[in-house]
Amino acid sequence: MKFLSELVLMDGESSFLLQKRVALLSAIEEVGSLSRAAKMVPLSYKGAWDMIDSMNNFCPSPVVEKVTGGVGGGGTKLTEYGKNLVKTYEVIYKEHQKFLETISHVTDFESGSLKFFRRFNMQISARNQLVATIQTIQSDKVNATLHMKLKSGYVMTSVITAGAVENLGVKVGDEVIVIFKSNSVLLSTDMDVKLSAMNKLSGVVEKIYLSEINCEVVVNVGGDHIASVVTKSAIEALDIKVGDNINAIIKSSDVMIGK
Amino acid sequence: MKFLSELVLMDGESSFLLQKRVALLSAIEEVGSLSRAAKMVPLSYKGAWDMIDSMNNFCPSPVVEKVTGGVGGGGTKLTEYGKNLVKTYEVIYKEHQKFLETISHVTDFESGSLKFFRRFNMQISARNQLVATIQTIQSDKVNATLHMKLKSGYVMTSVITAGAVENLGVKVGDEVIVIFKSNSVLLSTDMDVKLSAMNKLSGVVEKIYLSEINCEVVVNVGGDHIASVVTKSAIEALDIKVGDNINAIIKSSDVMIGK
DNA sequence: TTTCAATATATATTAAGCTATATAGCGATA
DNA sequence: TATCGCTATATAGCTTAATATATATTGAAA
Repeated sequence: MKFLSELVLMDGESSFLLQKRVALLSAIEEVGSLSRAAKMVPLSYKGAWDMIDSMNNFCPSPVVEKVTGGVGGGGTKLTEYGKNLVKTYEVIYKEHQKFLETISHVTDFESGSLKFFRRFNMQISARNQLVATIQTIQSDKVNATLHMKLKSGYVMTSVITAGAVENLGVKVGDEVIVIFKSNSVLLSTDMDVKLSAMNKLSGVVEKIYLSEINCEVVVNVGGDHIASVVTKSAIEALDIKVGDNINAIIKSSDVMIGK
Repeated sequence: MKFLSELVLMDGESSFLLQKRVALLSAIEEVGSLSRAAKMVPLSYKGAWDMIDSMNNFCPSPVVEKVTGGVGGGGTKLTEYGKNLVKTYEVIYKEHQKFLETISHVTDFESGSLKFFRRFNMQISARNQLVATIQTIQSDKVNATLHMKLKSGYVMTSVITAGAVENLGVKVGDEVIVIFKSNSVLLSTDMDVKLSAMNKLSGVVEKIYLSEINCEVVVNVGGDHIASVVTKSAIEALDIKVGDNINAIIKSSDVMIGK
């Protein structure tokens, strides 16, 4: 499992090699031959062959399928597993670069120390975390109002402190995460309800988890899943079931931003 | 700036060397001599000397001060800058390890793909992010109630979904981040106020930022700073000023957890 | 059955980096 | 001024890994 653990662990001394390995896999996918892929990277044929051999041995499934002989002499192509590996590496690599970039931002080169502590890599308990793009930012001295477009097309409004906007360094066009707790999501079957300073998202009830007191309702809003926790009696009063149209309502001051 | 950019960028092929460099610096700090530090790492004297030389040249300030001759033959000790570098490296290294650990959790070894997408390395807009230790977790089917102790000694309560607890994988004793928006913080000068399902934190008004409509009040609660956004009229009604005793009140359902 | 271009495999060469080793220089103290 | 243990510096030798090179093997198709 050496190759995978390297991929996952990126343990420094070998992550450069790892990059070459992924480059080799990509090249194989492109040209369908190990010898030609080795020339592309570039890498000696033996080096490339050894890499592929060790990958095939150490991974739970082979990364390539090799054909020896035949018309054209044979060839090499990636397995499903190998393709997954390349894709996974690319995602991880990108996130890693983001991590390194953040580090370089908080490091003060002149003093050799960190400018401020920063919790990297934090997961938060909020169930609702949707990807959105910032459309407008209006700030006064204390508060700022942001409008963000979800990938479903819905526009959400968030009111956060102006200081938070400055801290995050968000600007129009940025991709951000819209965050809100599931118990700040109200439900309404009145599809024409008019509310001020509220986000109203129309969707379809996808799942209902019942318990004695509270219930969790998952609403599908244009592909995004929004979780709402309401009391059981509220569910009974609304008389909703899976498949019903429903509005998810979130106060804009309950909406946070992640970047 | 090669050494620092390596420290910050951890660009794979050289991060192993980097680790040796930091180990060398630590050893110098400990023993006060380059030759003995080299033996500790272990490293050849010339190798160690070259490292230190290149670091001194590439960094904005020298990392060590060397004394040649004298009783005991001289010695080498870290500069302030060098000490900062070691400390910074340790923080970054730890965060990096956490990052890698997270990656290994979301990577499926069997299929070579990611189990699910995960936003690493996210900053969130909430102003109040306090370090705390989990004391108790009570779960029912939908909701979970968590008690967490701040470093000031105050215990805070959070109600989040049981699913969130499971997702985060938090357990009693874990260090977590308590997160809440500044506009879910209410203020009260009645120090004896009794409230159910509420967090009440007694502190001292540290700063007041005024604007036409809203105000931001920073309350010092046993060393932690809690930001509250309230309306200007509320401030006037409370008649508070810097130095006054005050209660910060946060509904437990407004409190989120980060890990 | 020959051909072809690839895979499969071994060996020699080269390059780089580190180690080992040796020696000169230094300067406060006794 | 002799001593001591460290820094400063150079060079030869070793280790490792990759490259270059050569050659055998494979099997479908002409």
